[in-house]
Amino acid sequence: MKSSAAKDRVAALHAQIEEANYRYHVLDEPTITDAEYDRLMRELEALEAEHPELKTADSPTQRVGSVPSREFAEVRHETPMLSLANAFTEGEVADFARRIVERLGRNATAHDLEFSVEPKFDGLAISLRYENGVFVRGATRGDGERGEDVTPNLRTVRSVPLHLRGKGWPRVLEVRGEVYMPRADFERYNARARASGGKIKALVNPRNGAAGSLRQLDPRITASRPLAFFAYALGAVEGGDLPVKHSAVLARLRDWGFPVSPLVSTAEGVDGCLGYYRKIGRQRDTLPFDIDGVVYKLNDLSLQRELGFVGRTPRWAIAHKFPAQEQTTVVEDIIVNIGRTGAATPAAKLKPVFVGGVTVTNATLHNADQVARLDVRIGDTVIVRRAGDVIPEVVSVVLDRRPARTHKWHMPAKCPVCGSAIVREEDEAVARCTGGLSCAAQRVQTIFHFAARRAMDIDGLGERYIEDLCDLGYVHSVADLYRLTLDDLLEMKRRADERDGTTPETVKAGKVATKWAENLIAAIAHSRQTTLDRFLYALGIPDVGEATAKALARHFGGLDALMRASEAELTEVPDVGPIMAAHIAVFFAERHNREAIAELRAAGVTWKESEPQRRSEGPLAGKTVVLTGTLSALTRDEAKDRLEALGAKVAGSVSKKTSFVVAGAEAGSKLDKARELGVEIWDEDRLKDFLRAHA
DNA sequence: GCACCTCGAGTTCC
DNA sequence: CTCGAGGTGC
Repeated sequence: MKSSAAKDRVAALHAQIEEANYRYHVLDEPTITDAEYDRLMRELEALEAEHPELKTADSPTQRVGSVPSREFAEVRHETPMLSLANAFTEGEVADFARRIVERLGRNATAHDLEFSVEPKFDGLAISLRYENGVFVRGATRGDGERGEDVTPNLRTVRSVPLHLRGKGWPRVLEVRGEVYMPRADFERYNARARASGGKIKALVNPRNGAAGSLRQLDPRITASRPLAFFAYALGAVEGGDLPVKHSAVLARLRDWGFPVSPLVSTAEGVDGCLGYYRKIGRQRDTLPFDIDGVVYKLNDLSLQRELGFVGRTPRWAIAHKFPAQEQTTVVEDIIVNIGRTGAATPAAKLKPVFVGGVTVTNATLHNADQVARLDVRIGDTVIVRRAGDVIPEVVSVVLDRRPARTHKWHMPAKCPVCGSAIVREEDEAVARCTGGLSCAAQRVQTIFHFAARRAMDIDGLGERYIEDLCDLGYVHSVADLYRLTLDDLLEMKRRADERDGTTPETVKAGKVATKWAENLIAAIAHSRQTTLDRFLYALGIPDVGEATAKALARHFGGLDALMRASEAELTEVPDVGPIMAAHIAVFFAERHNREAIAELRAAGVTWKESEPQRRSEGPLAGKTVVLTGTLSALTRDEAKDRLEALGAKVAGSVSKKTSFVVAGAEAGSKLDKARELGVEIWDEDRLKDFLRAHA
């Protein structure tokens, strides 16, 4: 291609690619396909290879891959980058507004001040400098006065514009904002890291991921990290007029091609701010990025100037923080819990710490490998997280704060409950207590499982009572439950209270105890009438959970046929392979299990047996359905039963094999996944219509 | 033999 | 929810 033609084409490609980036990353409305985008990039790269003189620093190809630098140059911020005061309570927000009113002195009140409100992104604050509309330099916040020049790294962030759009930008424009890592991208990155088998290191959390990525000396590494950017403020501005309100400044920034969060808004007075805080707080877990609070800024820029600063914090803005979802605390002990199957699971006993709205004292450590991986030791200071979910986990150890003379934790050789050996099979992650049902912990857990709602559904029989019943010798096996009398329970309760020294010998307490005992006896009696699949699940056969119990019940129709089945016959059941078949056969071959079953039947536990069903039938035969969100007319269990009655298989997670997803209110990640995979989605009305049509 | 999908089991707090 | 492991389809 002739040089002049090439020059035109390169310019056209620059424009096209930047437009595509803007549409995709800023407007979130892609206009061209990924393949087309790649084609444009490749064409540009080819032209630049042919005509090196056309390869400029602001070319989209230069977002990726310049050479590593030795260290970061220091950048002095012309206008310091602010830090915000924090408020943790509504009272502190009210105080903030009151101080503004007092200082402004006029007839303003805390109720009619207008605030620009926005989420507080949990990423890394940076400053971008544009001269004559071209991105020239980007820096980290540093101490607010001086930061580090990370320009090559910031170029790799697709939502950072290399050129400003539109017209009327100042000659010099500094834009402040946050570089962050979207949650989905963080998850995807970590999934890849885990799959790489240690070659790529997993990131601790999106914020560390963003900060670490920007501080890479080699921009090619930064380019491989999925970073994004939101603009939220201005720094130095020369040669240009700007709006008089912060919200209008943000709108202007959007026009110039900067991504501004769609969650930014304005609010009237303290009440408006607090309303915004609560609204964003409700959305927090479902947002595509992490936030740690919201920020209120007085919207009128002239009032901002009038109020000024205390030190480096403005009087006109405050960050209202959510309860932290990550905290540090101290590991006071590492204990081992024994599960129903004997699995020995280490758990960290923590110095109580307030995380994500609750006080956490325990965190599971999953297994010995996990403890070794994290190298958690008693006495360590650790980071504890209660992420979008509920269950606390130890994220990492703060090595700097490890006390002297700690030692590596090891799985104990003996069960802390029964003293039997703890054994870990080769290539298995779990270590198990070998005590079997002679281990009190396993016995309690077995009975607890038997009584569970999804098993025999004995209401009112909690773990605590099972422990007492076992400890005091009233119950040794599940069949013993059916021999309990009202007097047994009352006597047991009295002895347990005596033992604990907590005996409120009042008439009222006696009545409460009687009521509990009567209810429990009734619940046990009620559980005698059950279904075969519940009964099988309740038995706690290794590897047989709800789904497998259902499959077995359907396939064999009756218990005797199942107990007589050979391993080969068991393998014919859908989803049962040789390993599970062996576990099931061994279970039914053991004498104490056969005896327990006989005793249960003798105690009156019954169910309706049915014809063996080798293939499921019905309008939904062969369909796999996933339920998500909250349904209004049905409980999830009811919906599951009804769908299964029509031949569907109700699964727990969405995959491309899913036939359709039923999405109720506040459906979460499963719905997203379904959309991603193009799986059909039903709303509750459609489900209702279908169920009615096939009733 | 591998990749993917399910299922099972254990888990925290109120 | 998360991890590990069994089952199955390619």
